[in-house]
Amino acid sequence: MKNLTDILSQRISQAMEVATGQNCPDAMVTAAKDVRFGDYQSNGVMALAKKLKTNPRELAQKVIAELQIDDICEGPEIAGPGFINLRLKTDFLAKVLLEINSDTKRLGIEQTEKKETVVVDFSGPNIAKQMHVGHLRSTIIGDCICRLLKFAGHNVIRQNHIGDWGTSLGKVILGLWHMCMDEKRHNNELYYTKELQELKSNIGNKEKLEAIGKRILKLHNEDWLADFEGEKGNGEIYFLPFLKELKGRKENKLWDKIIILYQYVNLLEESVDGMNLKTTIRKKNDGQWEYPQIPYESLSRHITTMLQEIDKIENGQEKEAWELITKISLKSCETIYERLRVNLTSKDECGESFYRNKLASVVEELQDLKLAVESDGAICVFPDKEKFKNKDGEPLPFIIQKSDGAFLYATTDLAAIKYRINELKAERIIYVTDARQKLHFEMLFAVARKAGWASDDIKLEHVTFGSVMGEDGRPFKTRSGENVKLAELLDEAGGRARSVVEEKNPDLPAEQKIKIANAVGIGAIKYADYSNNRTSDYVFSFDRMLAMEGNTAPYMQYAYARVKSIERKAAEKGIDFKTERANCQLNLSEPQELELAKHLARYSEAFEIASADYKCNFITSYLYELAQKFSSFYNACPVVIAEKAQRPTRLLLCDLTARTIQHGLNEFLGISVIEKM
RNA sequence: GCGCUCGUAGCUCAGUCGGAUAGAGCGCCGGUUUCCUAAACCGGAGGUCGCAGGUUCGAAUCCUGCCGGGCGUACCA
Repeated sequence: MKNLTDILSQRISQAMEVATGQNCPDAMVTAAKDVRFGDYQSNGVMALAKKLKTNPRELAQKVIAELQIDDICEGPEIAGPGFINLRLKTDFLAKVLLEINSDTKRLGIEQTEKKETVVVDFSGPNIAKQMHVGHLRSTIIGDCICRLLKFAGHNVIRQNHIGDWGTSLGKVILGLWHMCMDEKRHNNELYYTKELQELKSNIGNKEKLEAIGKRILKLHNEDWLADFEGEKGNGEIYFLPFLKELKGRKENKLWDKIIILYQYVNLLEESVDGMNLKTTIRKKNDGQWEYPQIPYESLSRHITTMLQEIDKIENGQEKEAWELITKISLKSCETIYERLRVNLTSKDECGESFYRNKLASVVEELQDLKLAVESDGAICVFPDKEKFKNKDGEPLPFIIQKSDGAFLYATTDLAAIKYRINELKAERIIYVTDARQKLHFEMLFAVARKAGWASDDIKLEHVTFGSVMGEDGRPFKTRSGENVKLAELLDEAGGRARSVVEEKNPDLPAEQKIKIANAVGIGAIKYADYSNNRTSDYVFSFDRMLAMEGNTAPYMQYAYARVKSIERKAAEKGIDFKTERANCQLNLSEPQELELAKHLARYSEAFEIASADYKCNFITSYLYELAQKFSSFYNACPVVIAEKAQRPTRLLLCDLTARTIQHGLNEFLGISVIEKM
């Protein structure tokens, strides 16, 4: 069914058309800004009067004269410069509400008329790192967008563009090698953990760092030279067998180690940068092995280069290590997704590595099209020399191949656009990333259009969001300045919610307490994020998001739990509330009943605004107002002990409120409701 | 330098794309419990919408300038 704004718009627009002869003027109907103006207001007459250069109040009179709306509203009123104020008739409202009530699956929300195939690119964690608070917004906002579009009837394809191919992978592979040498040659003494500590505590102390760097390098070179059989550096003795062995180990333990190893390699390379320490690598050139020396700090980058040619047989070590790391890391991401109730699984994963064999041809095609040129040794496209400029006012390049031959995320993103349009048949592609990447996407889209890979009827959208800040107003970090791990954040929210449950409802069984704490804690984090305007930064505060007062998940969940409590009470008293509700002829009389009923009838309006601009906060605002109106109603209108004439109506209002809250939280935001809290 | 973005109550934030007297929550002040979960409800105080111009019946919203914060601006993602 159409929502009330649309129905009213249509009627008024028609009247405007008859009154002026204009073609389909916009009636601009919105919910009234103030209760004194009625329920809905139309602002369209004033805009039309301006266009026709006529008096808006007189025009409003003419429009009203043509307006046939007495089946829906009390006589419309003209106010101010030319507003048309509308007040719903109670019996019409009742009729609408009963229709919504019987529409159990959709609660009055219509399907779209223009169904599209939409690819949504979101989350995109890096394989080498734990998911941290920086991944939160893309992950949950992306999920909400998918849920909204899916419900609207679109064919939604989720794409988790994971970072499984970049320089950080080279670092983790090198880290695993250190772990191998530690276990196989150095009695499992965790030397890298010790070295990491020492490097950390000597940051800035160049002499000390140089000594440590030299010590590590010496050990490193000895280990590397010891690990071959036949061809030098082939890893036959230690590394390859070690990788096979790791596959049988416990994944989460291994993952914890990988985190440390990554930090170790990262800090080590940072520390020895510019110290002129050299290490030997192996490299195949025209079928012949060569053993050049390279700076120690660029060893992981060299491994990354080998990774780019992972399908060559001589890079078997890298391939094994890469597969192992990817598997373990994704497992840890999936655990987070499950906890967050984000619908991302292995079937949605389509990371950088997926495009690895498509990158060279992206560059070649752009060169053939004469769009890509060489500049300072790199292959670049200059999509719009007037629009995109660098610091010196010169044209800004979109670099698709570095001077060392490596491809970049720009290249991968281009390959992904082609794949999504040609193979996935995308008609709309949505990228959910933070606002800092705006320029990148503007250039990306420009290049894709220029190359003719994305025709004008394909929508390319960059959906941005702001940063998560700490209570000090600076980017949200731990006290020591590290990114806050998502897993720890969820743990803490659950823990805090748990202690509230212990305090408020100590007699519940432990299992149920855990369930409640999870729903409340994780719901609170998600809800707090969704309830802010997507594009602005917001301040992360456990105290605020877990508060029962205000626009929070617990407040909403509480309203739901109250309805369920009423139903339990009714059942105790032997009231057959299901039957009573089912046969209900609505009798809306109390102001709180009317307010609640009117708001319930507006669910689809909130949905439409939210999905049109990917504004999750319109869903939360709507739900919050609903819960507020329900709470007022709850306070003023007893249900179980109500008169026979009132009880069915109130039971129905309760039930529809609960179902709407449940639907909004569960279906669109992935937040669970609970029966008791 | 240039580009993007933000500046709304003491604090945290809305504001449906130009509409009526700018809204919530927290905090503050006051009230409500023999009755369905008071983790609640009801009422009150509190704003020159960064500043200055402009566009028009009408501006927090659009335009211009200025002030202040954030981000981006060639081989990271």
